[in-house]
Amino acid sequence: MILCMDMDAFFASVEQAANPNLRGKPIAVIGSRERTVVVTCSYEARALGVKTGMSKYEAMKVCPSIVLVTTTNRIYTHVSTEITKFLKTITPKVEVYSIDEAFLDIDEDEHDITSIAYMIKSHVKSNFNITCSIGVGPNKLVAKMATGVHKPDGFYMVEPDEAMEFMDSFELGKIWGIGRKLSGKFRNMGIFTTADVRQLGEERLCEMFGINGSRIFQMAHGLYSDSVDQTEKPVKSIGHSMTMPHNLKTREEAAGYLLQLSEMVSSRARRNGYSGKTLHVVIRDAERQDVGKRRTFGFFTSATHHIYEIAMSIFDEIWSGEDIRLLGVSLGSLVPSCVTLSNMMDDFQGWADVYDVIDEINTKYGKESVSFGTVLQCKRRGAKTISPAWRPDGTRNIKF
DNA sequence: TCTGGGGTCCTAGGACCC
DNA sequence: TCTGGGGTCCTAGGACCC
Repeated sequence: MILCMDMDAFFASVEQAANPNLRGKPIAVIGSRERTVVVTCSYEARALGVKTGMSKYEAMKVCPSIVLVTTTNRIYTHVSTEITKFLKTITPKVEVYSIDEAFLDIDEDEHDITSIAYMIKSHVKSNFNITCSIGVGPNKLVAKMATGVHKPDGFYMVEPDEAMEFMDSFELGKIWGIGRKLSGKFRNMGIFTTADVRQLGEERLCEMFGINGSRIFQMAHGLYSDSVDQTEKPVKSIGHSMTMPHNLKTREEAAGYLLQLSEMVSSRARRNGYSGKTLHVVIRDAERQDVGKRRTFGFFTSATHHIYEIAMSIFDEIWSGEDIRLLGVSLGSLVPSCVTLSNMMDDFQGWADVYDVIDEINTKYGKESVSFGTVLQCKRRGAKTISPAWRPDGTRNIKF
């Protein structure tokens, strides 16, 4: 059987555990920038209409008593890693799915799964003073759906022969893997539940959704073939993006932010020992339309000035002159690199040493202790408000 | 001054090669 | 007087997740 553990309102609960003044109150955890959204909110806030994804202002409007708290990633990461460590003492078959979710493959011949679930819940509660919900089922899909049934602080188990009927109890859009677009398509066809999906038949589903059709057909029977994957998968890309406090109008402003983003991306790559060969730049305009372009170059790098130069050249190709709401830079086609800049094409071959020293200073004295003048001179407060790390740990391998 | 940020995976078409 | 077939790599964009 598969056990899925999902922390309840994780970031908000951690904040409330750390600060007694926040307990029992409607709180929302938000980013530190001006244009930010609710990342998570306490159950008290949910009861008053606050939802994940709302803008800060919307949250204040629906709930004037809301207490806004900015993210403190280090504590979330710490709690998450400690919980993961504990789960691995139960079985090595643990898949860390996100910072606040994990799957465990439990052999029922050896363990009573219900007592394991309650043991996990009580460990989390007594060590961190937060709650989690646990779902159990014959596969990851059913276990995952079961976690939500009695949230928060819930437990729910689905026996294999109940799995199909259990799936029928959800709106399609609530099912893991069926998002807004897919459920919208189904709705337009008058299909609302997995029972309707089964009626439609596999052939028809495949005509509509290709290979995805078979998957959905399986899911509608409560079946799911992906097993718990405990391997640490290599990272595929490292990226950062930033919604600007005010829309940008000039190339010079954009250049400053692109340098900052390039530095964030490349220093993170260096810190984790990766170099990349493709760069993706995204521009979001005032109407929230995205334009992006990637480029593959003939060498691997994690040098800030390379990333920046390529980012600028891509930017110049795609920027139409519209106001800029967001800029993003992402490095892909990563390979592990011990010798960071081995393939550099500069005249000056000493850059590797320069970045080593910069990274060392910034590790010792804090991010952006040493940076480019362009980044530091602008009063757009660089490092302190750098993006909250959504997945700082686990299979994603990236450490903050 | 509504609507963040970090990812993965998939598809479809074009270029290029043998 | 006709333009196959298999493969890889690259790119843009979309869907989905937490």
